[in-house]
Amino acid sequence: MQQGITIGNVSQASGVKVPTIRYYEQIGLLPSPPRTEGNRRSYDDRDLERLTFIRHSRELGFEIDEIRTLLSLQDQPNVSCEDADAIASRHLADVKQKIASLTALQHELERMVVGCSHGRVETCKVIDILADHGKCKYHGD
Amino acid sequence: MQQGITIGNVSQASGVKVPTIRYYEQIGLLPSPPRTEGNRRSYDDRDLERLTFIRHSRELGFEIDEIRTLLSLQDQPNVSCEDADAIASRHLADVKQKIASLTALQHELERMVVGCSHGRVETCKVIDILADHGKCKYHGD
DNA sequence: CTTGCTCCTCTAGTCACTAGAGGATGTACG
DNA sequence: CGTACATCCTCTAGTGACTAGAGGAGCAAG
Repeated sequence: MQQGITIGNVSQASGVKVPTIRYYEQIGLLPSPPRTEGNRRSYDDRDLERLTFIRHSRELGFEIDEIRTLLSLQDQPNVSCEDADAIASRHLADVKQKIASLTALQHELERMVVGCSHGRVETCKVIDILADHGKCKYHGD
Repeated sequence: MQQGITIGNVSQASGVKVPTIRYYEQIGLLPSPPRTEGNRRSYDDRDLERLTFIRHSRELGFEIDEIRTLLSLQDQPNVSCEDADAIASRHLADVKQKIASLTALQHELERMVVGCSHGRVETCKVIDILADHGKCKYHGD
């Protein structure tokens, strides 16, 4: 159990930027670590794990509040994991929805770029399609 | 060319919320319309078109600044559409990247939810996978 | 001992809105 | 003509998740 890791090192090791770590402390997502004599934050391996967990969750698109729940679950392993499951499932549905939307959007953009006459704006499909929603097949969020 | 449309009606017709329309005016994305005697904003069909263009572009994920460029292009049809093409192409690349990331994420979440033992947190894959980045195949944006 | 890096706190800015207060105006109905 | 009530007005402040910058203190190497 390594102790006394500087914020710079824990940042490097976790992949979370230094100001972001301080921000997480400020909003109570990461506990305030002890300080050295010179008032520097002094982290240990548990903090590093927690930060890695947070970064990974953020990358996967979970919101801070969801991560808060996930972290509190992690802290008490004897509890049912129904909540974690629910959060992940809801998120999965969101992600599927987003993929569907983006795929439609991709086709739309491809249609635009291919349709662009590479000439004057007058005849450019990109502008055209954006101006007239009716010509567009994309209707999701 | 209909004139004297209220903000509420232009909002309904364009699908852009009233406060958002005022916000667009504030940031100079939509020109300030004339006012009635009672100081109400009075829009016309051009404004409605412009708002529809903006909403559609936003739905497709373009940023305000990109829309600004697109709109200024739209205003001068004699200019080459290279810029519009470039914006759309760059955006298309982004979208493809996002789809790839989200698809990886989808698999990851499916793995989580399926792997969830529906029991205690101790043995729950959702928490497990989030805690240990090494077990994860997802490494995108 | 000095150079230069890392760290500290604090405030303010980002993006694209959204919410709410407090007040004026316009319209439909009796 | 009066009165509800919807819609409008301006203005300020809040959101989420950071990011940037000012101004200063501590620390390690040469």
